[in-house]
Amino acid sequence: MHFGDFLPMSYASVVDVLAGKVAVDETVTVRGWVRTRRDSKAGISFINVHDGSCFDAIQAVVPAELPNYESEVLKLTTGCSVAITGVVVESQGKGQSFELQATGVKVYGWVEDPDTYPMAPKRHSMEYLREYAHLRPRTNVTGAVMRVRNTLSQAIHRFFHEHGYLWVSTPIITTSDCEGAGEMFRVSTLDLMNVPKTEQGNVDFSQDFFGKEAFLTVSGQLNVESYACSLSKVYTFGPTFRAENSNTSRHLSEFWMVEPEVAFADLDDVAHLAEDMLKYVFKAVLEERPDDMAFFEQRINKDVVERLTRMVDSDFVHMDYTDAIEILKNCGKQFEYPVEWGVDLQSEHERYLAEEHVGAPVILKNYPRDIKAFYMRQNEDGKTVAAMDVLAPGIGEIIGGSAREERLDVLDQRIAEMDLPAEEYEFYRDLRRYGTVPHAGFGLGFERLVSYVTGMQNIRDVIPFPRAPKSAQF
RNA sequence: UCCCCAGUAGCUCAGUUGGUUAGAGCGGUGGACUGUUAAUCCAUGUGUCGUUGGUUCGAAUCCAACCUGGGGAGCCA
Repeated sequence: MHFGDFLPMSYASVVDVLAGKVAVDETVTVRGWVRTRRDSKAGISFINVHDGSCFDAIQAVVPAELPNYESEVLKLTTGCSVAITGVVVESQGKGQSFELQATGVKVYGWVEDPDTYPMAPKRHSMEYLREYAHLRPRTNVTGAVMRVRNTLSQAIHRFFHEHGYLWVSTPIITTSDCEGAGEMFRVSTLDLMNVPKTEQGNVDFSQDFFGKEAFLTVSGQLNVESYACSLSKVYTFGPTFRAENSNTSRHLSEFWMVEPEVAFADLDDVAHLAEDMLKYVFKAVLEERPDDMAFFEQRINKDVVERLTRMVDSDFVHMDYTDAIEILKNCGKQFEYPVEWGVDLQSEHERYLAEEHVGAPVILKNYPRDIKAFYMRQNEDGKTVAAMDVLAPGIGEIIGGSAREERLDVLDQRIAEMDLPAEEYEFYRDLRRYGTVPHAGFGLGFERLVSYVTGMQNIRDVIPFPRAPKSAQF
C-alpha cells in the first residue's frame, strides 16, 4: 500500500487487502477490472474486482445510497475498469476474508458492448483465448499462469545469484550460422524487392547492415562458454529463436531459455545443478503461489501440486542411456519404433521412462556420440558423450545439457568428422587453445518449465504472446 | 513437413442416409428473488453453417483444393 503523492486517498492492491495487510476500518481505494456484479434487492450490489496482484478478486459491497448507484454501478459489466473506495471490513458472507464496504465507485472505462466482450464470465477454451491474447490476461487461468511464470523467473535468477553465478546477456543477433540448433531467422535490412547481387549472382551481404549474413540466435551457449571460461559460473536467460516448422504443443518459434555454463565442472556437476535448480524453483512456486497452484490443481491438472511437493524433497532418478535402453527393451511394451543401443530415443520411449517407469522427471546421461552435437565431450569408452537430458512427464525434454569438449585435438577431430566449417569456429577453438578448462552446462526451456509446473498442456498458453509457424498475432 | 480430426449463434457444441421454418447450454439483455459469490428462477434475441470451386432440380450436408485450429510424429528447449 502506498499513499498517492497528490491524491488524498490511499491505494491498495487486492492482495494486500485480502491478506489483511490493511487494518480493518481503514479506508482504501482498490483499482482494477470488474469480474462479476450481483445485485441484491436488499439495496446493495456485490462487485468483484481483480487487479492481477493475486488469484482472488476482492468483493466490494456497494450500497444503493451512492449517488451514481443507479446511473453507473448498476450498469457495470464484466471488464469495466473501476476504482472503488471503501472501508475494509471482515466479510459477513462466505468466500472471502475481507471485503470493502464501498463509499465511492469511480468508473475509468466502460465495456462498449457487453454482449461481445470476448472475456465473458464463463468457461472459454484455450484455443479461443489464444485469439484474444491481448485480453486473456484478464482471465483466471492466464493471470495465474503469468504470476507463476514470474515467480519461476525470479526464482531462477535468485537461485543462480545465491550460488554465485553471473547473469550474462549473450547477443540476440548473431553472425554465426553454425550454432547448430536448427533453422535460423535472418536479420537483414536489405530491400527484399531489390536485393544487391555479387558478380557471381549471389546475394551481396557485404552491403547488408552488418556487412555479412546475420541471424537471430538459436542458443547463447557458444557465446556464454567464453564467459564461463573467465568468470567461472555464469548463465544466460533470454529469448531464443528457431525457424523450425514445428507444429506441436511444446514448441515455439520464440521462447526463453536459461543456460548455465560452469567452468571446472563435469556432467554430473551440472546434472545435480539442474536438479537443485528445479527443486529450488518448485519450492518457490509452492511457497509464493499457493492460490494459483490450487486453481491449476482444481481445474487444469489434479496432480500438479502433489508432484511438485513430492519432488522438492526426493532425489531425482539419474540414469545412463545404456541402462535406459535395457529398461525399454525389457519392459514388455510394444513400441512403434524398436529400441536398440545407438538409436535416438523417440517420444514414446521418453514418455515411458518419465511417465511410467519413473513417474517423475528423469535425468538421462551419456548418449551415443553419433546422435549428439559436435561440442559434447567424448567419454573414455569412445562410444558415448557426456550429454544429459531431463525428461518431464507430459512434456518430454525440458533440459538438454552436456560437458563441453575442452580438448582441442578431440574437438577438431569432431568438427572434421561432422564436416562442419572449421573456420566458423575459430573463437570457439581459441577457448581451447588458451588456458582451456573442463566445463559443462545445460539449456532449460523456460516455457516448458512453466508448462510442467502449471500443468498447462499447450506451450502457447504459458507465454504472453506466442509466436509459432503461421502465427504471430498482436 | 507428414498422419488423423474439426470448423454451425458472442462462446461450447448438437444436427444432416442432400429437401420447406437451423437447435441446446452458457454468456448478454429484461424481470423475480436473494449478504450475494460457478447464485437460483422466468422471459428474450442472435446465424453469408471456414473460403473457393464442383456434382445436383436443390448443398450447412456429397466431392476437391485451400485457409485456420486441435491431437500425434519429426526437429528440439
